[in-house]
Amino acid sequence: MLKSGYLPHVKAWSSVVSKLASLGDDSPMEAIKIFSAVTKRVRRFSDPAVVKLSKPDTAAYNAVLNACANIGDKNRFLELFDEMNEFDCEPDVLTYNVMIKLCARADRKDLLVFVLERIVEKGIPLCMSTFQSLVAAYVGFGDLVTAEKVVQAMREGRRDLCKILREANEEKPCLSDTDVFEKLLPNSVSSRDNEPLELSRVFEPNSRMYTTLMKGYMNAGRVTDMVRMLEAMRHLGDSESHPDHVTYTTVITAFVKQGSMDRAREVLAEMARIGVPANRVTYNVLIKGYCQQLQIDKAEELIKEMFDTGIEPDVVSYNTIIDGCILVDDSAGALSYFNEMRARGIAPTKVSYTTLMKAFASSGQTKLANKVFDEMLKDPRVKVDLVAWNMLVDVYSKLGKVEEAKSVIERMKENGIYPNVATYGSLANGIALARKPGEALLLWNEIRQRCGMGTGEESNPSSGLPPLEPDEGLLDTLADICVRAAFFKKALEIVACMEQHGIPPNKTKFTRIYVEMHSRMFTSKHASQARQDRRKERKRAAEAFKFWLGLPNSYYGSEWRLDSVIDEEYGSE
DNA sequence: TTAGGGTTAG
Repeated sequence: MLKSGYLPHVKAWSSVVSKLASLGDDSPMEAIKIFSAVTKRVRRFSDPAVVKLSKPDTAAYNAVLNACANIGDKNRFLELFDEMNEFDCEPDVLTYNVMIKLCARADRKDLLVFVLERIVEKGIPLCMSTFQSLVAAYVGFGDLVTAEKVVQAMREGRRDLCKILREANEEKPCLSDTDVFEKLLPNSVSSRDNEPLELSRVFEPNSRMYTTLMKGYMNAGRVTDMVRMLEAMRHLGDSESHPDHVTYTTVITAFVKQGSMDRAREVLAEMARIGVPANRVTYNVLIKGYCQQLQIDKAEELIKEMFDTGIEPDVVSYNTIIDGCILVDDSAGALSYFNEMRARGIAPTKVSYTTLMKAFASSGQTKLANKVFDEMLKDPRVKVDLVAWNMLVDVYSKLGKVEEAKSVIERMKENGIYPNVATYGSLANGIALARKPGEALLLWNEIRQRCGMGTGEESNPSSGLPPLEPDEGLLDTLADICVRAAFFKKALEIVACMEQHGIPPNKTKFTRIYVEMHSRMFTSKHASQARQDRRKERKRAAEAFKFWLGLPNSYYGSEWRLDSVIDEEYGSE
């Protein structure tokens, strides 16, 4: 990659790092790798002139720290943050802005104020982005009250924002010695009894910040507050705070989410009237809205309107309308938009391929779906990801083709991609459809191990698969299959797993299945002794399951506890 | 180089 005796200028390589930092997939990981590779080379370099031009600067560190924040890797963040000294890089305000994002990703709302205080304490000049980052973080936490407090304080020109934010922390923050944040924000918590620092200067909120707050209202379903805010912004004195195309697009998004397409269109008209032009994103939001309403003709009209207005539809516009065609069972339409897109020279993304696969999956055309998948594999611009593999699993599962689905899962594992809860969910549905309860047992064994259940150990090193957080759909499907097949021992394991993960099992449904299918089980008096013995264990499991359901059972009135029987019956496996 | 808006997943 890099010739020996040569090192790229820091501006050159750090711009690559910064681009990769915020792209999707594993690109932040790539960014970190490139950063580490270059700094490693710089350390080995002797020519001071070259080193001076190539060594990382604060901007380069900010780029790689941003990558760490984006993937929530706080340990790596700390490591790189500490390393800044080595190259005489001082953290600047952007470094701390990225740290705000790290706190947000690491679910440490309590520490946001200390990042702000650290900036003030170190005498680093604040910038608007710090406040923008803070408001975005509080909005991300769903804490609109605090987000509003920040904006309000800024409007009032207050300098005691740190005090306000400290008071907004419901609980006392705590940092242990082992916490990386204790090292990133030294003495922050111990000094919290001191007077909070005052800001050196104040900033006015701008439309960007108001729009962030609006997004919070949207996420909370508070559309009325959004409209009120839009109205207020229009009447604000400074032009910096007036609603812009992003503000309007956010309002349109909220209406679209509500299904209020008429109101969304009114906003579009309003934008034209006041001379804030809609852009491609605005149109894409509206197209999505019509597709959700199954009004594909309206969505198509908007595509035409885009061309007329000189806004070329992009890959997102096409992906959206392709998905819309699927919603109305028009896989031919989906394909023709896919082809039109390519004819216009717009490169399909993995979303395009995956969506097209979905079209063929929903029309039962496995061969075509497979062909699309192969094309995606061949396309060098696209990296096949977990979602794409899951779609292929789903293609077969939807038709109950369990063997094929399983072999896709094997292939994905060979390609280094681990099945997730969606993969297993598809397969479980396929198993249910194919009525192959034996397969459900095999699947449950794999899932159980990844949930840290069964063996009593936290994880199992033998499978080599990472831990899995199961969800309701998956476990319910598996439990359903097991109850129908009278695999009560396994059914009890699964419902125990559900309870362990805070998922309430649907007892009513399982009771109904039990009563309809198995209430007459074990009632035959004519079986041989040998056969009755063989049944004994299954019968015990059935009794335990009935006990769990609350149906009359042989344990009633005894000192029996569910846990102890599960241990007794299944603990020794 | 951070921070506002859109698309894919059982």
